[in-house]
This record gives sequence, C-alpha cells and structure tokens, in this order.
Amino acid sequence: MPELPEVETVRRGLEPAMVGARLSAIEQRRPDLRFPFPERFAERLTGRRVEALSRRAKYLVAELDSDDALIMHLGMSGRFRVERDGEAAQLGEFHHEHGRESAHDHVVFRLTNGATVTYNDTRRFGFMDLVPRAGLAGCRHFAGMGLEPLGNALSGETIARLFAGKRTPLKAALLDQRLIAGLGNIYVCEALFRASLDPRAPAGSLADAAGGPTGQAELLAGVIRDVLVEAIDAGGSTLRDHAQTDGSLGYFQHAFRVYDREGEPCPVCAAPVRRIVQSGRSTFYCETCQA
DNA sequence: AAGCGAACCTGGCTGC
DNA sequence: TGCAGCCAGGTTCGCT
Repeated sequence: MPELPEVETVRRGLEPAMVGARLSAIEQRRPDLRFPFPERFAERLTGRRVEALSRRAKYLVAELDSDDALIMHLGMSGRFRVERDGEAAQLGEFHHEHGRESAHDHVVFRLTNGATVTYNDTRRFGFMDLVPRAGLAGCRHFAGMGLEPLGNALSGETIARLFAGKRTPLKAALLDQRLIAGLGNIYVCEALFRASLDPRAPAGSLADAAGGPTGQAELLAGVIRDVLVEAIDAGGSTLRDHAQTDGSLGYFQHAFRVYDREGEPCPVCAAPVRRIVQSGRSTFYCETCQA
C-alpha cells in the first residue's frame, strides 16, 4: 500500500504503539525480504527504546536509544498490524475474509507497553535495515534521494530546475525518486490530471529557456502538494481489499479521478479515461483535458 | 547518458 | 472447474 500518503498513514498508526516503548522481543521469521536482514538484526533491536519514528519519502525511520536507526520500506505489499491487550487494531488493508492472514508475517516486534507490531509482506519487496543514526541523511538509502514533496523545497522553481533539459516523459520524471522522492504511480497520475498536463510531454517543457518555471510548473507543484495532503487526510488509499471496512482503512481511492478508471468518464469532460503504458507502468489520463 | 524492459515474488482476476 | 495469462501501490539491474 505504499506511496508517501500510505507510508505517512502507517507512521501515524505506529507512533503511539512504538515511540517511547522498548522492544522486548523480536521475531525475525526469515533471513531476508527483498534484501537480507542486517547482521544480528534481532539482537541489535532487543532491549532498545524507540525514541522517534519519522518518514523520509516512502521510508520509515525508527531512531533507537543506541547508535542505530531502523529503516523500513514496505515495497508493494508491506503492511503493519498493531495489536494491544488482545484486541486487534488494524493498520492498512490487512484482514482477509477468512480471518487474519499470517503466512506472510515476517517480523514481530513486541514492546514493553503491551503492543505487538507485526510486519506482513506477501510479495517481499519490502526490506529492513540498520544504519548509524549519525549521518542518516548520507546513508545508502537516502544519499542521492530527491526532495520531499511536502517540504518547503517543492515549488515551480525547483521542479523547473530538476526537469530542465530532460526529454524523458513527465510521468517518468515524477516517478524518479532521485528528483522528487515519495510519489508513486497513483499520485503521479492524479497530480498530472489535476494540472491538466500530458504525461507524455517532455519533462523539460516545464522549464522556460532560462531554466525558470513555467506556469505549468507552478501549477504542478501546487497540485502535488494538494493531492498528497488530501490523501493523507483520508488515511491513504486502500486497494485490493476484500474485507469489511473498519475505519482504519484508507478511503482516498474513492477520490481517484483517473487512476484505475480506464474507460470511465473523465470527471471534467466525460471523455473516457485512457490507459497507456509508460516505462512498463500504467498511466491513466484524459486525452482531452491533458493535452 | 538516458531511457527502456526485465527482474524480484505472490496472489487475484479475467477469459477461454 | 481448470488453467494460462495478465496485472498490481516499488526499486534495481543491465542492455541499448
């Protein structure tokens, strides 16, 4: 479930269960996810207090009262589940019509406050790593990462500077985490629709001859911020969920204007939403409005 | 160098 | 009912 709004939603759900508590026991049920777990993973976590839980782009960062920070990425299908006092609370679209899915529970964190946090990841594209707290920004995962789209750094000017001279399609440039970090397929499609921009247009078209921002660049910066904020407020997007809704599920998917709406009428002009493939990923857009 | 496609892995859905 | 094929919120690698 994981673009920036979903990861931020998970962070907010985990924070009260984890921050300030100590990790009393760690169950690591397999040697790897997308990558091998770091050396002595469970030992380095056990007994540590979680001092802060933050987010950078699509990554979660738990700072420990040691020299380590625990970095977690959810990949495509990673979820966390929090249980307390025997009464389960769900984070993300987790449950299954036949009860709790556990075959893909890969890591269980038990905390001194009575909470149990379980990481489940069907496809195992997620990963966890331990990096030195000092120099987090320069660690292998964050060095070279682009700017935070919700930070003050995102503006028409920065978009123009990052995209100037690029002939790659706008869609691909917005997905490039080295430029802007945190957007994924859904929110790129939604932002391009809101800005009435053609996903196939060259990224460089958002910069003027001097490398300055066009009006389109200014507009795009604004709608990226809007769509992310709205999605976070809605608790993110929950896809492919076959269980009953219980309030912990995101509902931004109902607000999609084009994503996953191939053939449905464009909410502005009623022309059918198109699906094309760009660098191997589906792009949903309105041929009429986004020209 | 940039820009594709494929790969990683599992499961759900569609269509024959 | 079975089965093949396609698709999925991400990232990384390797080949033009």
